[in-house]
Amino acid sequence: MPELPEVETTVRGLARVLDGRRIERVEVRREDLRRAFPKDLGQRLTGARVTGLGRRAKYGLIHTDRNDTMIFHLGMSGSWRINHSRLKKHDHLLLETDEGTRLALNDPRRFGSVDLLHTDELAEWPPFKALGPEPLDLTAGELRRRLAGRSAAIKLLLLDQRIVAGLGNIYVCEALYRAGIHPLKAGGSISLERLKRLVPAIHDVLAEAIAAGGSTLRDFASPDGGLGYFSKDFAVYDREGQPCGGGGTVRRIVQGGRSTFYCPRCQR
DNA sequence: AGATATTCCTGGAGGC
DNA sequence: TGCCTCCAGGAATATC
Repeated sequence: MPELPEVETTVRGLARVLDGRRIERVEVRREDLRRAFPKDLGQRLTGARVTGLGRRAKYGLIHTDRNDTMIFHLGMSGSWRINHSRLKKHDHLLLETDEGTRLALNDPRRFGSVDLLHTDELAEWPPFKALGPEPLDLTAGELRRRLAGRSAAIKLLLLDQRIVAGLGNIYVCEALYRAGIHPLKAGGSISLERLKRLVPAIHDVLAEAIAAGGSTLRDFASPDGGLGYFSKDFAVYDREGQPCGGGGTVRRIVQGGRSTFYCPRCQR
């Protein structure tokens, strides 16, 4: 499941072959994912030169010299492949550069999205306007301000992209475990002292995952493996019933319809 | 307003 | 082996 580190790794992998290149060919093989593709996507991208790539929260950004930015979201099953040997089911969008590099955007569950905006209007795009700060830029004071008065569970609030933008289920579970904070604790009731543990924990789990993803990029040679997917050892995520490493046993509960993994002994 | 539930979609896992 | 049900997830939308 692509979260911020996976998107960051994907963007870095794409940048190697896309940055500075001209897009020679665009093939839309399906008209929509979560929502319809822009009707003029192919026309606006074909012949454009990529001037840079970026990331905002879990969105990947591909900027072109036509004041356009293609924004992709990988949803929960999206991935890009570079120089695939053959097409796969659910390859929805294909790009080819002036160097002959072929890219395929694959997304079986179609929770992803592709949008095209004028680059100078990105900040006004409603999905971006609603986003909170990047977790790697977050400070404890800022987080405290955003949690103030909120009675909802910290786990749910950290998943809310308006509070912090880019955290998903896995890294929220991992960060709360590292900070020793119980996922059911009301967000507004957490002391600044403890937020000063939580914010670096968020930073660290993301930075470590990005580093792990980056290390898989180094030997990125298999054309049929999706960019941005790498194995990472988690302390609690998907480890129900197993030891947490701190002397406790990982438990699973459901919050807001999704699984939370935590250690009742280490997290209070 | 904040909190909660529902919706989208497919592949994989598990039960029988 | 096959058929069934259930579950995973992010974000938009609806409802209380």
